[in-house]
Amino acid sequence: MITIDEVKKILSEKGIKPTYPRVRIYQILSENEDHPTVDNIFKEIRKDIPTASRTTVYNTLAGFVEAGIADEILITGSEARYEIKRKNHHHFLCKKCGRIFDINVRCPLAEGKYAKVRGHLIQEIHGYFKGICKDCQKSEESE
Amino acid sequence: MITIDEVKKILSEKGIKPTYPRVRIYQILSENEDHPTVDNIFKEIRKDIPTASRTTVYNTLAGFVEAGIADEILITGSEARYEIKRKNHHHFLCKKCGRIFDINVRCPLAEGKYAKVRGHLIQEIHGYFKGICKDCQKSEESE
DNA sequence: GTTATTGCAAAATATTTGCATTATA
DNA sequence: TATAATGCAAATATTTTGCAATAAC
Repeated sequence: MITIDEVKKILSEKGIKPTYPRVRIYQILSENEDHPTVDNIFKEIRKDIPTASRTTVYNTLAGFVEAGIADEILITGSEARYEIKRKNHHHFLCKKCGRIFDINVRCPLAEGKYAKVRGHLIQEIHGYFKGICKDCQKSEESE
Repeated sequence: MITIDEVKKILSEKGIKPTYPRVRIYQILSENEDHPTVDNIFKEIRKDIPTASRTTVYNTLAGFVEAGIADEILITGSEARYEIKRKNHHHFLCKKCGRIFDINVRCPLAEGKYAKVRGHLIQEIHGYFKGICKDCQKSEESE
């Protein structure tokens, strides 16, 4: 796990005061490859900080996104998911199990090769797939 | 505007009973290039059918998406937007004015060239950009 | 000690659901 | 007339907001 001091350094460099809840939320995001929801993070942080509130999770994540430390993933239409910012990848949502996988796809959209399109200034690029994941295909065979 | 009879034919072919609210919602989607929200559609249909309900708009749109007639666009994180299904394009959301533009981008993601990635079966492909649109860049210059 | 952050409760927003009414074939 | 669609109200889920209590430097 990334140490508290390492996280404090990262947050400070981005102008975010490294309070304990913020450090823990950063660690939780780092540990989880599964793009946790606010509720996932809230339940996890409650184990360490029993008084922590959803408001703090929302505030902290908004700050991380604002500072370019994290990305918000909007795929399901219901709840947002979060990840530590990472370039050159897309996401895959399994319609059956609901898991989200990172996908490294070699395409100009993923690689951020656009500065402007039709005069519009591009600041963010997002791509995602929906379908049935490898595991769920296997379990479908035996149904 | 696309005629009622033309819409009735399209809906019937997809196994959707062409009631008047459904036909009107299809027409509204066809007329609007601006990816209307449920509320946009609701307010528009109320002009013709003063008793129409949001529930019917939600039900109808879900049916259209299910039947492959329409696509749901999840970009803003707040409300879903809808459009008549159309291939090979992405979307651009202006962070300033909130408008969504269609973008024809030549990239494998837009062209649906993936059947499987890393064993995951791809059924839907979505891509979008966020930034400042052409018009809002102009107005920023004069601020 | 001052300022920013946190946590709680309440509010706001979008969407879904149950069920009675109505329209459709 | 039988069946499916509609419309209303209430419920649910997610996120936001106001403000008092708390923690950080």
